Amino acid sequence: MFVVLSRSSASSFSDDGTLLGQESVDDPAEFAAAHLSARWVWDDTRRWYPQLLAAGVRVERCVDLRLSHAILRHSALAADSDLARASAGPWDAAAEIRDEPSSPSAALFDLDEGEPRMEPDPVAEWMLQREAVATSLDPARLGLLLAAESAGALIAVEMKFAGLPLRGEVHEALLEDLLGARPRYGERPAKLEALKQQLVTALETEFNPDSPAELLKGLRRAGLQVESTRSWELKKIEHPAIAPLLEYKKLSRLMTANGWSWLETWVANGRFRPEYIPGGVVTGRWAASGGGALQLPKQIRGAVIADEGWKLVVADAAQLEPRVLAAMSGDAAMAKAGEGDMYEGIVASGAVATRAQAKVAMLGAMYGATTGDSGRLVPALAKAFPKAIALVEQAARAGERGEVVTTRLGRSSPLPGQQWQAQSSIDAAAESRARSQSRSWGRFTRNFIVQGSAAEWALCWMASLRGKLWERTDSALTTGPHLVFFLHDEVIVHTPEHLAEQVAADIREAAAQAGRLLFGALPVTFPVTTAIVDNYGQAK
DNA sequence: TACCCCAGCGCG
DNA sequence: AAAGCGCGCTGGGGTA
Repeated sequence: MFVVLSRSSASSFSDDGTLLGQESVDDPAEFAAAHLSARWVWDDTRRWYPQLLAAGVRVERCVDLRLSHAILRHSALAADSDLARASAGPWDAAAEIRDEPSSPSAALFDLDEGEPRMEPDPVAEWMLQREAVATSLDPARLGLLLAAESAGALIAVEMKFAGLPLRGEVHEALLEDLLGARPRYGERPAKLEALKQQLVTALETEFNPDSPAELLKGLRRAGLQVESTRSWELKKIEHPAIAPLLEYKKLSRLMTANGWSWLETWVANGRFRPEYIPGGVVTGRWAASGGGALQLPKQIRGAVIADEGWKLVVADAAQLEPRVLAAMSGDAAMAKAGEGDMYEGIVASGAVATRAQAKVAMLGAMYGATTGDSGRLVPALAKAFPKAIALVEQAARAGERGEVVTTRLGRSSPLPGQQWQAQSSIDAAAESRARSQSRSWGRFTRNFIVQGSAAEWALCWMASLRGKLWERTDSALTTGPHLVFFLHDEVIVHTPEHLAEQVAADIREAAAQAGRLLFGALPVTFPVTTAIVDNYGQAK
């Protein structure tokens, strides 16, 4: 049974979409607790689920209309649906509505004030979405994508609710060890100050190393030919100032991004609770906001520590994107290379000589490298794995022509922006600019199909895992094993110690299931490394 | 003061 | 054995 929740009422529908009844709802959590087996349909999981979790109510499945709408609006598989052909309305992002000032529905909303004047109708929207999926070119794939996306929305709220266990005193000890004692406001900790003095001495000129402009001038005054102050450029230079400078940059970065003020701002009561944003990236990857959750540096992962009597199960999908490419393209040779470590398999195929070469060559193929070692190795890869490389090449050419490309389950790329549109001018500089922009968009679409399909695999992996963990928990979310972190191809489960081995098995089994969901019986494997540890720093 | 952009770097 | 893809965040430095 589906239950569509709106502002103050709930409408029940049978699985085939027949209206069963409607009733008013005063307390959503209480109502949800009385209908635990329902599949919830709501405008936005972030709006409803936090209060349910706070009241101790977990939801097994939902339809997130906002996220589903965003996918269906752009999917090439549903391009002929009423939903896709309608002008922008309340279910579209505000920016899209602004782009169409003539749209009649836009007039209903006072965009500058933020809140819509009229509540969008979730029942009508849900019906439109069901119709769009049913009449699409591939209802099974698109349906799976929407289910996975919605499961992701539940997981994102649950992860924020549970929080990532992080011990503040351990984090502070790590900082003190690397930087020195916490400085007063506006001052540098001892180790940073000492490095700065070394720099000033070596370059024989006083400057503020935190200012890229001043640093550049300082380096040039000392006679160093540099175009920027990027670390990778500095590494090529031999000069006594370079080593302390690189060290300074590394430590300075740690302090500003994940130092004492980060700890105070984002960690409370032993938990780091960032906001996860499913579908926040065009490709379908998650984004996050608040504390840079998806950039947690390796330096401080040792402060992510399981509770007493609990363990962290850290799992990583090995070479996920190349494997997804092999499966999408049906490249049997590449699938075979992935039977074990995929990069070793590529070496064994004879395409390249070393594992390191295999890795940069694969990255180059998926990102569109044209120069350097990476670019030079791609042709060898194309010879060994013609179907896989042809797929990304096709995606690149389509993007260069301004066309849309689509992931395995049906998420389509946006159209290139206005700056991309072919310029009317015939002067050579404009021609060259247009060509460069079209190539750039081609690199984006090339990567889109791989990164986006890998994101779909990861969503299916997590959704499947969530179901397995659910079965191991008899009551509240955080009394049993639960997801606490997700990083594109990596998850962390916080679990009571006695269940850790079983959780690791769940994770591996969920990975196999995700592969079958996306690619059926194809002989492409998705191995996952699992580590049962006390702290995140011990993994890998 | 409030904002915006850039350079740079963390993660995958 | 890269400088090709996707993000978020910070401090510096500029403008209004």
